[in-house]
Amino acid sequence: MPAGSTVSIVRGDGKMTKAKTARKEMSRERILASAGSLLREKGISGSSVADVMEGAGMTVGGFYAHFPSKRSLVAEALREALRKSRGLLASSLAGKDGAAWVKAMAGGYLSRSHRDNPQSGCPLPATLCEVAREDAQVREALAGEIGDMVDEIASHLEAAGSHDPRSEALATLSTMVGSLTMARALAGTPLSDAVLRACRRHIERSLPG
Amino acid sequence: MPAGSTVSIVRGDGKMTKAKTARKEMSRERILASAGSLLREKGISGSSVADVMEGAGMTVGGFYAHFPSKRSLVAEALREALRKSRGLLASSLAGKDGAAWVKAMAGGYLSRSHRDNPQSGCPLPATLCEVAREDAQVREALAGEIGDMVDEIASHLEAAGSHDPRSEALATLSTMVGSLTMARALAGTPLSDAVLRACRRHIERSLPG
DNA sequence: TGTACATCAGTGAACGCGCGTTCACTGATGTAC
DNA sequence: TGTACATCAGTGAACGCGCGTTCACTGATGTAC
Repeated sequence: MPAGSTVSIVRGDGKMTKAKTARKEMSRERILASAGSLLREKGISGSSVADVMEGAGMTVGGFYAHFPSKRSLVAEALREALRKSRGLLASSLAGKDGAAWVKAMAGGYLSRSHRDNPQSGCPLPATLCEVAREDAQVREALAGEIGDMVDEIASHLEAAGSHDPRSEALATLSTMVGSLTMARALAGTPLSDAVLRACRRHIERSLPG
Repeated sequence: MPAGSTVSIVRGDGKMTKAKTARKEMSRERILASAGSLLREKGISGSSVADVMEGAGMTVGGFYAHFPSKRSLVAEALREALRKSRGLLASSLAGKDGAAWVKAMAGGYLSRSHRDNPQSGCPLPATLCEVAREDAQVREALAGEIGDMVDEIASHLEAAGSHDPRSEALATLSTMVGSLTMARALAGTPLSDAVLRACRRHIERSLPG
């Protein structure tokens, strides 16, 4: 093909240089991080696109250069938040295994500091009941991550000697999510601490042996 | 007290006749019932005052003759919905006691039909994560009702021989609420049925004896 | 019993506001030659 | 190397819309006499 014009046409399709791409990618990451915090703190309907962008140090208009809609941001931000929060969990439990791993995990998850700092914790308690009413894009993003989380808990329950590790992992996750959600809704009343303590104890007692 | 004048003065303060009061009270009940269904189906932010009023067969403007704000409607509707849903539960479990009561309750709560019909079920899974961000009026309305629910479960766990009935009651409720919330968020995936089944089993296994 | 008047639950249009999204524009960063 | 031009991430104002709330009004239901 002939040189000059063709090259510029091809570039007109390929578009950006590496440097520009990298800078845009960084903005995208800042938007996702801002959305991750805001979603965990205020939920889906409580997090406006304008607030997310402000949290990322930008203004509203720029948003649609990165995401086609709020919906798709929510799907991606939740997926990333879940993945990162699972990574944090894993590193804080490094060295532990089996029953000790499960016990330490429940202890961290069902703690006052997790209850009182939703913006940096697990995204499930803050968003799950809204997710039930979202479309497939958002729901599927969560389903995959939840599956992975269940697998991880199940592997440790199996190491601990559970007869039905996958089923018990689902119950453990349900108990933790339900407990933290209730503890937050009841914050300020004596029941809030009580529900955290009760579920910590319950999970420990349910461990094999 | 003297008849005529005094009565009318008293009435001028009391304002309405019994018939009018009764009719207004019926409208109020219809608004509360409509709000109860809508809140359980679409959550707090998903339920507009106009939709609630339409569900009650009226138009928006009339709302403020019954409630000073959406907030106070939400508080009262949630309280009533919780009370009624607990009443329904009690009547469906009539005759049962102790472990059988708990087992039957978990079976009904963690059923597909409860998952698929939020509008007539327990208000907690649909609203709890939003309630955490509401003001004291709404949160206190729920705290009281949750306390009563825990007491009821605890009394049956005690009859079943539990060593720590109140703590186990809190864990049971957390597990049920968490499970149903997850099952709804995961509706359409195989994990949805799995989480209900897993928690039913878990609660049965956790019963004393 | 009949008539003039009072009450007030409910109507429906309007209010200001924040939302998700669009768009003309800017200016920093790059390419072509 | 220097200059003219192209790209496009990000700006900021505007869009239509639905929200919670207000308000002038209506008409059914009651009371006074």
